[in-house]
Amino acid sequence: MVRGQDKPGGSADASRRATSRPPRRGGGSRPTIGDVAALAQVSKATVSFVINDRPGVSPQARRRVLEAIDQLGWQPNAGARALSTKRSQTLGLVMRRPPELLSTDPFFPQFVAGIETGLAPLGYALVLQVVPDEETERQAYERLARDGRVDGVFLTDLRTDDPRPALMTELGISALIVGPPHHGGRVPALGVDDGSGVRRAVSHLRSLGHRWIGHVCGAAGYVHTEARCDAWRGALADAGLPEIPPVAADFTGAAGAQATHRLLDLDRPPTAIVYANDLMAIAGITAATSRGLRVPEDLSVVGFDDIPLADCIAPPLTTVRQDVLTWGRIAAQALVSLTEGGKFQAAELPPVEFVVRASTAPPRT
Amino acid sequence: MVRGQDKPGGSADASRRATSRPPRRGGGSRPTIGDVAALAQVSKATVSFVINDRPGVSPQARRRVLEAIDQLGWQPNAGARALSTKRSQTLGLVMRRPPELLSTDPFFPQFVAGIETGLAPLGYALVLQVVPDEETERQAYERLARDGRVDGVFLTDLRTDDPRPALMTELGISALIVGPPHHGGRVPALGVDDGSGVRRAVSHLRSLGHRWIGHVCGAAGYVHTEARCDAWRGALADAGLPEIPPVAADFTGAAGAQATHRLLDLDRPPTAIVYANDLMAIAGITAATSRGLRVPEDLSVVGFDDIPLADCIAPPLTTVRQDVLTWGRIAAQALVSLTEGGKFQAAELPPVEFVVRASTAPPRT
DNA sequence: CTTAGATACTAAACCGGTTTGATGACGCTC
DNA sequence: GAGCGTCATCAAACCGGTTTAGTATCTAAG
Repeated sequence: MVRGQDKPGGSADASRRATSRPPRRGGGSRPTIGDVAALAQVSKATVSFVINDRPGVSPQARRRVLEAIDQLGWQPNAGARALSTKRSQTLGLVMRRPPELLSTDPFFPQFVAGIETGLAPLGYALVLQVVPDEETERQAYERLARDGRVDGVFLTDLRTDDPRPALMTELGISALIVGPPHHGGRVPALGVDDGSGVRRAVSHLRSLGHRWIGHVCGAAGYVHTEARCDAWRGALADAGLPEIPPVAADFTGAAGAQATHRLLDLDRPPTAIVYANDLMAIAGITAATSRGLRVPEDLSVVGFDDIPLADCIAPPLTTVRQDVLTWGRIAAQALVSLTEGGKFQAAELPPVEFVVRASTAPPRT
Repeated sequence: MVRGQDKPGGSADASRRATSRPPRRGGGSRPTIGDVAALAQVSKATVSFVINDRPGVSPQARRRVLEAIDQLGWQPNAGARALSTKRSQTLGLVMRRPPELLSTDPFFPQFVAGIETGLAPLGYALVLQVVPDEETERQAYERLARDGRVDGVFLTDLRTDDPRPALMTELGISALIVGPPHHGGRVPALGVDDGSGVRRAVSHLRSLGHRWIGHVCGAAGYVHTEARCDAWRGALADAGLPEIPPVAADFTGAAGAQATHRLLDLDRPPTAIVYANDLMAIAGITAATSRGLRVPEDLSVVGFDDIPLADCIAPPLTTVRQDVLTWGRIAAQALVSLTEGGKFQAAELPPVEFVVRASTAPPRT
């Protein structure tokens, strides 16, 4: 069987490459399934059967094939395989976030790492896009979907009137919402129970004796902000506490400080404030301190996220910790099983953890 | 001239397509180049020529093709194209980082966002892997390279005895080091001048009157830590200042606090400390404050990174800001031009910016 | 001694693009 | 009008896998 590989062509491209062509192995070009088949003295089909664990291969042939694979260091070409199977074994994650806000967010890196730990054992890869605005975002999804680069995508930071769930069903691509479910409801969602973190915070403060608690929530228009605000109202109601209207902020330190001043300027300022993230909480502590208040003696502060810095400041921040890594891992597994035609089963996420440190204390009497 | 396109073979393929031909669109399956060709009444080759801007297509044919593409909403399949061209139009980024450390690092998200802004206009995608240890890391690179998923990779967090540059040349895959160059020198590197940030910090402190300055550097074994420590010594020497041996820490808050105590425990403690990142600097401020020192009156502190929180704490942190976003964008462009056979030209990165806030002041006399 | 059914294996088609060598039409010169 | 170069076009090969339909061999049943 002749296995000559020289392509006939002589274009500019070919000549550029041709310089390193002769050596063949060890050089640039990798072995193909044909090379393995030739070495093992079987057909390409048999090699394919072996690596895909299909029946109908004798033990001897299987052994020869495996030896040949090992000897050549062959690995199937992902693109060729994807072309045949119409499955790219790749998932997509598109983040729409102003780049400067990206680094404030402890969620993103952790979640990506979690996805990876879930994907790697399954042989899947993750392609990532970060886009600045809605228009680019739509294009990114359309491109990923239409050029067949991904089998499914994660949807994060869903907005209340988000067009993406509809777009995904229109493009016929499987998707998984990361966070509270979208009210449309056609796309499955996987998120921790936002309520429980808020409830834990409220009950902690209430048990310390607080009765008048403020809330700085996240940017309006996001599903998770709405969900958490609702949870907040519910928790207050359940605890029989009066409600101070939550102040919206956009997750940045500056906004957190401003919101804090707004709350402390009230005729009757709260004795404790719960923030939608740690960054705003820390900015809030600084803001309160600058007004001559002491934390936690004059004002108790609760954050959300448990960023590494929460433990490094004075006072150390009482906060709500989510196991984002596990969340990402489970989300990855869920989306894979979704794209592989399996059903989506709502897996159990680890519950949030309430970390009590020194930024909360009983209110002054 | 006959323009009928039916291929001669009455194969299963032709008949399968024939059945679903009339409605065709709307179902799950996307249009192919063949559909476009049929609709435009040209051959697949002509369509290919049109979308790749190759000469030899009449204006009429080009117009018909473009109309057909538009009408079908066709987009070339990335995998098929990659198979033919042997170029996946995809780059890889592997981060080896304990997941819990990932979220402390402002570099990662910003850099990824920067890469994206550079890659998107070129039609490239980014596949990401986060791995926990060295063994997994090697496997990740080998897999990416051998299954042809990526055309090139970024190497970050290079260690002094890092095996990756050698591995990359062995695998024959283009790579770009992000950060100071590796001493081996075969793989191109792109990084900001670490020295200049350190020098700016030293000269700022010196002009305030400090003469006895400590340094908390990053984890040992990393090329960028070494580079920065060298720069540190050089800057002190240039300024004619005596050197306190730098204390190594691992970029976490706990390590930063511990290193701070070590420096302050010296017989003659420094009047100012420069940290390798903001997280350690902030932990350092807290540590110093807990010892009864006031910042900046008793101790000046300089950070590195300018994380969003640097501005939200008391006192606001004087620090060194790098334009990581632009760095990522330029790195992306450089790696693309590298993989496309072009030369690597060391592009100019934006210089670091020294941000003076309130954590530095003249020393007590 | 057929005949039927497994089993091991392969040639060839196929996935959806790119690239090449060939062909036919056209305009130009001599 | 023969000869020649350009230009637009296309059929077919190719990239590296998967999958199907079919063949050869062997065994067990009728």
